[in-house]
Amino acid sequence: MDYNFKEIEKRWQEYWERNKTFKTPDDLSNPNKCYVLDMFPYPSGAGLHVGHPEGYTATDIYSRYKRMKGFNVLHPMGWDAFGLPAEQYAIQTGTHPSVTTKNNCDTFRRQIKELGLSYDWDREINTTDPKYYRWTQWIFIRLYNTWFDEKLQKGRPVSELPIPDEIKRSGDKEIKKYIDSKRLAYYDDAQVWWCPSCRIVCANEEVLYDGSHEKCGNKVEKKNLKQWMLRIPLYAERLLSGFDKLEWPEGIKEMQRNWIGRSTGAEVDFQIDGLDEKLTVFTTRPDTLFGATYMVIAPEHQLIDKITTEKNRDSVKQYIRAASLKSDLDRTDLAREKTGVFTGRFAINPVNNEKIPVWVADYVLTGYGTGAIMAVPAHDTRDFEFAEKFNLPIVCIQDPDVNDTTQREKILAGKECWTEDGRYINSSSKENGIDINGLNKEAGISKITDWLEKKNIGKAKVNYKLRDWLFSRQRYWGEPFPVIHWEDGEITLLDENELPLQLPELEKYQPGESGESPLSNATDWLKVTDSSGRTGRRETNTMPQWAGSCWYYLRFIDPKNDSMIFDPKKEKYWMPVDLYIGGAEHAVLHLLYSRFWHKVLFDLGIVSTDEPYQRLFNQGMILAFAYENEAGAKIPADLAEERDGKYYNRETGAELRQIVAKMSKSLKNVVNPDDVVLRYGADSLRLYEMFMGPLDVIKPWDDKGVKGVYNFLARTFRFFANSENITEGPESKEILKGLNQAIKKVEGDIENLRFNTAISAMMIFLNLATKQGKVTRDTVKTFTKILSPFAPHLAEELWNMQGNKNTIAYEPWPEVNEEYLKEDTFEYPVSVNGKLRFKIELPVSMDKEEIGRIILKDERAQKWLATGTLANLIVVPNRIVNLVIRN
RNA sequence: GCCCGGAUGGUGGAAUGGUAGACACGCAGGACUUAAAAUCCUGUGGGCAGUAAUGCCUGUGCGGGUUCAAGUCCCGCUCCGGGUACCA
Repeated sequence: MDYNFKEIEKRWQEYWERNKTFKTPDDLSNPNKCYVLDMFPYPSGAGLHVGHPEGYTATDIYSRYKRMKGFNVLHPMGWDAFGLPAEQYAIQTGTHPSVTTKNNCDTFRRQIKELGLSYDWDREINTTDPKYYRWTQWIFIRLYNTWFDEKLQKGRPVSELPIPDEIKRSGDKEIKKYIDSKRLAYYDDAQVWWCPSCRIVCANEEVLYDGSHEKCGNKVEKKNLKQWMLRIPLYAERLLSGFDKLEWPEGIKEMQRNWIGRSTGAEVDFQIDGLDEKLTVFTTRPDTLFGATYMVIAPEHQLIDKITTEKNRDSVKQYIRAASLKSDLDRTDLAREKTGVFTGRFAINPVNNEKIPVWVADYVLTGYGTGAIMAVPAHDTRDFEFAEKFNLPIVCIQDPDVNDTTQREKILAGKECWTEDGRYINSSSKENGIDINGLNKEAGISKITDWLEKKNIGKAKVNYKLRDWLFSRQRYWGEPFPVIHWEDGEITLLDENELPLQLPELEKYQPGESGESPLSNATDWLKVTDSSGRTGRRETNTMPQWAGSCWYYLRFIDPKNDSMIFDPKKEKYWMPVDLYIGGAEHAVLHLLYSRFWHKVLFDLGIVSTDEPYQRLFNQGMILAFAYENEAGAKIPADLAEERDGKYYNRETGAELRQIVAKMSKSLKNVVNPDDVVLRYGADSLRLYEMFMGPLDVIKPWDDKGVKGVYNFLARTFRFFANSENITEGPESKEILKGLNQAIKKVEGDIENLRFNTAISAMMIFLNLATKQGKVTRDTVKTFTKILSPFAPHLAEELWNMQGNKNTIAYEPWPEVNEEYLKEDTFEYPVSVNGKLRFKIELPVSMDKEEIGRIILKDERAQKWLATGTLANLIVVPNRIVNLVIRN
C-alpha cells in the first residue's frame, strides 16, 4: 500500500474544515487553558516563505499536544495587513490597497490551510478591518487620556491628574498645556526623513547608509513635522522589572534591557561664566568632576545662541549648519574624526571653581541626557580623543589599578586614557569642602553625589536610552488617528462612540504638498465643523504598523465583539498568552511596544495581567545554500551544478564554493513551501522543518533532508496500514518498552520545544517495530497518537483505518507506564583512567562493593591491572565504572 | 568597540560532568529487477595492525587548568553569526 499523501491530506483538511474540528469552545469552565500564539504575518505578495511554517508548525504541535492533554486551547491566526508595499502598489497601479491586501490574505490563508495547521479560523482577524482598527483607535484615545504617576509607578486617567496651584492660578490655557505635557500620547515637532525628489517622508529603514533614499537614490533631508509621540520611557522601570516573572530567552531580555539602556549617575549644574545661566549635564561619573577640563554641548542645544560669543558666532553657526546636513549615519559612523568648535564661552567647574571652555561638537547627542556633557579626557575615551585633537588639557585624577609601571606613568601624565577603577588623586578642594583623594570609584561616586545634593547643584539621576516613540507616519495605508485639529489650535479626540474613523477612499495616493500624508488629498473627509460653526481638519498622519500588532492577541480572545474591545470575563480566562513563538527580528521593537501598551491597559484596569506573553520562544532563521566563485562573488543557485560532491558553474565550468546565505531572489535560492507540499506533502514539510535542528538555531534548508522525513512517514504508513503487520494477543516486552520510551521522550520534548529529538525518538520506535515485524492494534493506536501532533494528516488516516470514526485531535494523550521501562540489568561501561575498555552486564540492584569485586576479577580488567597498581576504583551504580591505575 | 550566541564525521545534528557521533542525509557494498527508479538488508569519524574475530592509537575550533572522569565546568585566545553603536 502506497503512501498517497495528496489524497490523505486533502481528505483530512476537508474533514477538519467541514467539522470545525479546531473551533475553540467558549467554555470558560475548564480550568486548564492554553493560549498558543504565533506572531501573525504581514501578508506579502510573495506568499508564504519556508520561514513561516517553522514557527507555525511548532505552535501547532504544541497546541495539538495540549488538546490531547485535556487543555482548552486557543490557537488563532490573523493578518498584520497595514503596510507600505500595498500602498506603493496603489501609487503605481491605482489598485486600492484593500484589494491587494485581500488577495494576499487569501493566498496566505490557502497556503496555511494546506499545511494542516489547527487554527480556529472563526477567530481570524485583520488589522485593516475597520471592525478591528476601531479598537486600535480606542486604545489610542486611552493612551491620550492617561498620565503616568511616577510615585505609584502607574498609569492613571488624566481626570485624576493633580494640577499644581501655580498652574491653576495661571488660567485654563496653562492648565490644558500642563495636562498635555503629561499625557502618554502627545503632539509635537519631530524630525523625520524627507525625500525632496519623491516628495515623501521615509522610514529610517528606507534610508541607505550613504544617506540616500533606497527608492530613488537621491539624498534625503531632515525635516521638522508635527508628529504624535508616545511617552514609553516613563514605563522603563516597569518594562525592566516585568522580566522577572517571564519565561523568555535570556538573550531577548538582555536585548530589551540594552535597548532601554538604564544608566545611573548624576545631574550636575555648571554656572556659565558671564551669563546668568547654568549648563546642566548628566554624567555616570560624577566622581571625575576634578578631571573635567572642558564642556561640550550638542549642536542642537537650546542655550547655544546665548552661550556663543560674538567673536565665535560665525564658526559656530557654520558648524551647526554642517551638522544638520549630516545624516544620523554620518554622525555615528565610528571611523569618523571628531569635530567641534569653541563657543568662546567658559563655565565654572563647581568642585574647584576653575574656568573651563565650552565647545560644540556633534559627538554629543541632543536626545540623550541633557544634550551637554562635562568632558573628562583622562577617564573617558571619547573626551580623550577630542582633547588630543584640539589640544585641550588632560588632567589625570585617578591613580590606576595597573601593574604595568610604564602604562601607569603614561596615564598619570595624561598621555593615556584610563576608564577602570583606581585611587583618586588631585581631587580635593578645601574652600568647597570636598575631598575624595584615596577613595575608589564606588566610594567616590557616592561621596561626590552626596556633596552635590547638599550644595544643591546636582542630584543622583537615572537615565535611559529609550526615547519617546514616534507614533505617526505620513502614509495612507494605516489606522487614521481619531483626532481633529481645530482652526483655533485646539486638538480634540473623537468620542468613543464615533469610532471607527474609517479611511476615506482616495483617487490618488501621492503625498500632499508639504510633506503631508496622502490623506491630505481627502478633501471632504478632512473638513469638519462643530455645532458652533468652528471648522477643523482631521489628522492626516496614520499610525505605524506596530499599532495593530501591539494588541492583536487581545482581540483573538473575543474577535467579533462589536460592543466592547473584548469581554473581560474571557480576557481573564485566556490571558496571559502561554506560549508565543516568532522570529527574533521582533525581539526588541514589537515586543517592547506591545508590553508597553499592555501595561497601560493593565493600569487602567482593562486587562488582568501585567505582562502579555508568559513564555516566549524565537525560532531561528532558515537559510539556504548559495554559491560563490573564487573571488567571493555570489553566483545564482540555478547556475550551480553538482559533480562528485563539488560544485561548478554551469556556464563557465569554474569551481564554486557552497555557502549558506539568507534566501533571496537575487541568489535564486528561495524555497517555496508550495513546491515542497506538492512533492512530499504537508506532513513531510512540517516534519522536516522540525527535524532540521533545534527550533531556536539558524539552519540551512537542504532538499535532500526532506527525503529523510518523507521516507519515515512513508515507512510508517506502509507498516501500520498493513493489516498483516497487526497481531492479536499480548504485546511483546520489547515493543512495550520501546513504545513507552517513545511516549516519554516525545512528551518531554514537546514541553521543551525540542521537536527534532522527539521525531528521532519516533523513528527509533518505527525501526524497532519494523524489525519485530508485528505489533498489536493497541500499539498502532498509541503510536498514532504521539505522531499526530507532528503529522496530523497521516495520523488521522491511520486512526481511521483502526476503525475509529472521530478525529484523533481530542483523543487523550497516552500515559507512560513506567513498569515497562524498568530494567533488570545494566551494561556497565568500564573505563581505565577515563578510557572505555570493555562492557559488562550486571543486575541493576547490585551494590557498589559487589560490582567492584566482580569487575576487578574480570580478565579484561586484570590485563590492565597488570600494567600498574590500582590507585582508585570509582563505581557509579547504573552509570559507569572507572579504574584508576598508576604505574 | 561593547553585549549576547555559536564552533562536534562528507552534511543536518544527538549527548542530566559518566560509553562522543543518537536519528537522518550522503556514500559504499549486497538483495529484488532484463535494467533503472522505488524498496529492503549491511557497513560507514580518522589512523595503524590483523585473513578475520578483534586490538590499539587518535578525535568535539586553538592553548592551559579543575576532576577518578570534560564536547559539557574555569581561565586565556581564534574564527563565525546576531544585536547595538560617540548613550556621557
